[in-house]
Amino acid sequence: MEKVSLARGTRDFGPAQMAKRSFIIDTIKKVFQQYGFQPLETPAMENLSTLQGKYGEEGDQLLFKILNSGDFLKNVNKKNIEEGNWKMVTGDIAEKGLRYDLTVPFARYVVMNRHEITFPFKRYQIQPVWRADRPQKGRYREFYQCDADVVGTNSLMCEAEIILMIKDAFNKLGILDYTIKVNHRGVLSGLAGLLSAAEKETSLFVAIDKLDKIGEQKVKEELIERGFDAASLPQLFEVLNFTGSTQNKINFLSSKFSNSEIGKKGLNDLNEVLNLLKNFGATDEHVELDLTLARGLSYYTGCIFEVKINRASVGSVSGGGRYDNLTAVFDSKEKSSGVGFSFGIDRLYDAMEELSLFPKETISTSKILIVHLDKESFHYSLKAAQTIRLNGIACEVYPDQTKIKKQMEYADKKNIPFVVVIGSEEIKTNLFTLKKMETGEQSKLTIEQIIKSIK
RNA sequence: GCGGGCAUAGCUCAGUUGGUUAGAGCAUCAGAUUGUGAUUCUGAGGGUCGUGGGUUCGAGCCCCAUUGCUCGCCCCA
Repeated sequence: MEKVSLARGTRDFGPAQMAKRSFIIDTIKKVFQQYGFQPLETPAMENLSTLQGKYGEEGDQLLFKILNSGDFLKNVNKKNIEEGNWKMVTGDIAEKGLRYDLTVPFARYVVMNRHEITFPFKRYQIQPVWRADRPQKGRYREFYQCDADVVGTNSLMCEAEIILMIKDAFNKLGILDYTIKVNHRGVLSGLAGLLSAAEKETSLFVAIDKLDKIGEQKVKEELIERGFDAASLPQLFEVLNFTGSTQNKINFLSSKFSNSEIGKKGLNDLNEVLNLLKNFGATDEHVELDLTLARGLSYYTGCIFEVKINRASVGSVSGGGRYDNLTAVFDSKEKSSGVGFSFGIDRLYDAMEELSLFPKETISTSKILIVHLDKESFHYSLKAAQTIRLNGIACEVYPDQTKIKKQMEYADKKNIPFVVVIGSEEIKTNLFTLKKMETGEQSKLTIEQIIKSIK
């Protein structure tokens, strides 16, 4: 036999896994629809020009590129090949790539269809994305994202609704122990202001993001290494180490940000989101202001979200935020504000599996298998099957004429709960043997009675 | 891009300082049971020990290389 295998970082989803994945996807989809989001699908592949330059240099490296069809060498600059300048060659031999996330294709769609779209536009999108990353635990090269975004409004109600949708979805999925971490780009800038490090914001954010992972001492070392003034660090950590409720944190920060307009704006936004949450009749349970939350794509300009399932080892299962100028990368005149977030369902799956949160009855099979004993009863069983199906009960007939044992085994392995036995005796009397597989009990019933008892 | 670990039956894994014919459990198939699954009993099939080289009288085991998988780092869902 030829050795067959999967491409690295990809997975098959068998029936048992699909049942669980569908449970997650259907649940999330229902929540999105409940809040007025409409579905969108975009192609798996986009022009490379659409994708490149949107995710930073690192992101460009992680793009899967699609080799041009036909003679892909005809446009290659030979000098680039001779000099081993592979990055330049890439552009000559590939003009398409697999999508890296769902947000950029969405922005492309909005720009292309702005005249048809009714704003504010709320769309959800559940599709696979691809990254040429090195796979490891909870990290795949092909994985699904479930995005919901609103474009064309600055209302902070959207931020509040994102929190509500996360709560709704997790509640329905049975995930109870989780934390929705929120932060604000303005607050981060305010922090940078404390260090007078406005021009080194990014390296500050990257460093403090690691705080819970590598600890205060290591972060300090990294900051000093990156050229921050050691004398100003105590001020920063006084703020980062402040503990208290989200409201307390906001109040404390206000006193620190008296000189930072952008910092104050961030705090006001967060305050407003919390207020709106109250107006929705919801609490800020599970919501936590995390000043070290800084990761994610650099295009966020307002609130930032990230969701962690506590006691699960998969990292964040959802993330998002507001971006003021996403569509501007495709058209500088187009500056619609957008806000959105995404569930990583592969990680949700892993976390739910780890915590045994899947309901037992997620696998769907036929309710009835019709077992037949000879040619005549096989033919008879086809009509019976249709009658049962037309009454809304999933039913199948074993396709081959074979030993009853074999047919029963099939029902057992497929977890089909009922078996109907049809033989010459049954056809004569019009009473069929209904066997409940779980208990093994049997009774003789008409087809109508069988339908009634199972429905 | 950098570092660690692993690779033996379809799956999960044993395999003694290197020593005859490489094992177990599960799964598969057949029979016990020709109108009854899961449970029980009996039997059978299934292996180029990832690949290539080296050391040795002798390699699943030691050495080198290579490929694949896996776990971390960077980054990310």
